[in-house]
Amino acid sequence: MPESNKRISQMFEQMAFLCELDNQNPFKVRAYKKAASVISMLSEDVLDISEDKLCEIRGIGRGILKHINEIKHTQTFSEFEELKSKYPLSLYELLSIEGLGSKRAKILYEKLGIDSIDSLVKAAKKGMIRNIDGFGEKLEKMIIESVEKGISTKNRFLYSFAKKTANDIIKYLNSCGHKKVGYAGSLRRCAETVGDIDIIAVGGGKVIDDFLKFSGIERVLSAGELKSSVILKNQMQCDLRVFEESSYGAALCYFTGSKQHNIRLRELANKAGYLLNEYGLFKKSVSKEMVAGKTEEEIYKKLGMQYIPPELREDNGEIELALKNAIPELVSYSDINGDAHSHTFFTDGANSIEEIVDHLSKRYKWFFIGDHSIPLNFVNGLDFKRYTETREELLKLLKKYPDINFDRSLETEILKDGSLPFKPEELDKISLVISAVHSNNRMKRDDLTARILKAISNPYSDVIAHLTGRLIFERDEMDADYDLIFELASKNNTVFEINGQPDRLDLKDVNIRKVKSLGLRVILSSDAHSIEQFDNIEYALNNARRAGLTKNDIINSLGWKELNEFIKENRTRKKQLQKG
DNA sequence: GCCGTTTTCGGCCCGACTGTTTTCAGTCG
Repeated sequence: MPESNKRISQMFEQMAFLCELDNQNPFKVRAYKKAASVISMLSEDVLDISEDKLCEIRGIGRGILKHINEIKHTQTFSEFEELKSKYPLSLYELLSIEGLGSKRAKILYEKLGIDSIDSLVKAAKKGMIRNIDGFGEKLEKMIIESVEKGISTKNRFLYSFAKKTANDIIKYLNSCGHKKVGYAGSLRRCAETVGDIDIIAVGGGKVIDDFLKFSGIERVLSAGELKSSVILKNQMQCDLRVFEESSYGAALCYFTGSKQHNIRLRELANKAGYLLNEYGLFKKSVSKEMVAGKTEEEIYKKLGMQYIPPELREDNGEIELALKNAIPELVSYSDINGDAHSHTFFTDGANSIEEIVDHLSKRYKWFFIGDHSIPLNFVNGLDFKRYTETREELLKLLKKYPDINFDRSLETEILKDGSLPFKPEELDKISLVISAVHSNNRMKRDDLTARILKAISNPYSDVIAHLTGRLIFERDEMDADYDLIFELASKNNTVFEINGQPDRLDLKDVNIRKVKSLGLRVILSSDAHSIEQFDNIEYALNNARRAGLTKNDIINSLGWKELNEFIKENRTRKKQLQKG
């Protein structure tokens, strides 16, 4: 995400909070939150988008536009500054504590002058919170505990981690005899990070009873007849809701969200004379007759729209598409004929070429097995000689697998000056060149941009891998001019990778949308460093689906012959482009 | 604040659980 989008999105998020403190119209609060959300989903820098284009974005109107224009010139906007002088912005951090919202934050500020988590904990430890009207001992205790244990409502976890956790819980509930159990929430939408796990189950109170006996629970936040929330030992929050079978689809839909998507659905329901909630779709007439609820499909159908896959439910244009029956057939696992990016024990992988071939031959129609290149000495990167030798070793196995096609790829380091560490005549003999930056990624923006542009122009850069270099929770995207990079990529017909390493997921969804809008194709990669990690391709697929890609947008769907022709043609085209 | 095939004004999604209550506000999703 462009740096300014991140900043402005947060500004509107905080503005929403300050408006809440100031008892302003709740719908104004909602509008600011919506604006924050849409800006965070833009791939282009919001400050570079024309006014006309901005106004076309749902959720941005005259007011927000005015603010953005002001931010352009002054880095902030006057109404924000006015409210900041009225309430300390640091109160915002109190929201990260379970049980504290804007109302209680305001009371704490007005009664005790609390304006930060620090001063909050001090007051709680002195027993000053319990005496305020509406507060009590329990809340006071919870505040101290949350802070000391580092539990935050804003904590997020990698998708892969959340999915494993959810599957453990579902497996446990299944073993208790509850068969209809599934996860919803951002996990089902395949978001790259997940805040908490939402489990939906069919059955009565017995499900809740069994759930509370799950060995992975650290502490119970709430436990009613229909709903329970717990903190797990791995610090994730998990919410369980139980429903009748007839409501399962409505519940799944409701708890899958996103919140913005739900709001739109319920608005549409209202206009059509229905009421939509987690129990079903009901006629608003006196009869309150239920018209859908058992499956999600029937709810979307009754609302006059196409079924929307969970990955697209972000109120990011998918509702308009579904109403026009124009949701594309998203790429699926069965469209993936092969994987091209992995590592063997010749560099930093765990397995031998034979082991990998044995595994992948059962899985795909074709594949490339890769490794790192020089000058990455710390992983024993391959020079041209070792590449050639190991390639020959690999190709010898071809006769053992007559029905499978495979070859050797190389993840080639993009050097500081943007060149690749091999001569053109050597690159010409490398079957698939995957160019990537691994070192010196803190260069000055202009230098880094020039470096990547040069790599893209190289006729032998068949794929650009993990373009932005981000590591979720650890490292932001490298600072480069991505608009410029995508522009040149468009001319070069560049193939970008969607890297499936759980903490990379690079490109991310907004960038993939951008790449698709330019008519470019991508490749999904596991970037596996061991046999187990070939499953990472699922995470790359998630991002592709979230960006609305179809089978034709990925080169993994090509046949072996088509793929190799595509690579060859692309090299030839780029060589001509360079000459011209 | 946003939005519009009933509207440029007057709408704007819905329900469960908790804590501190004695009928409900606040929070959460």
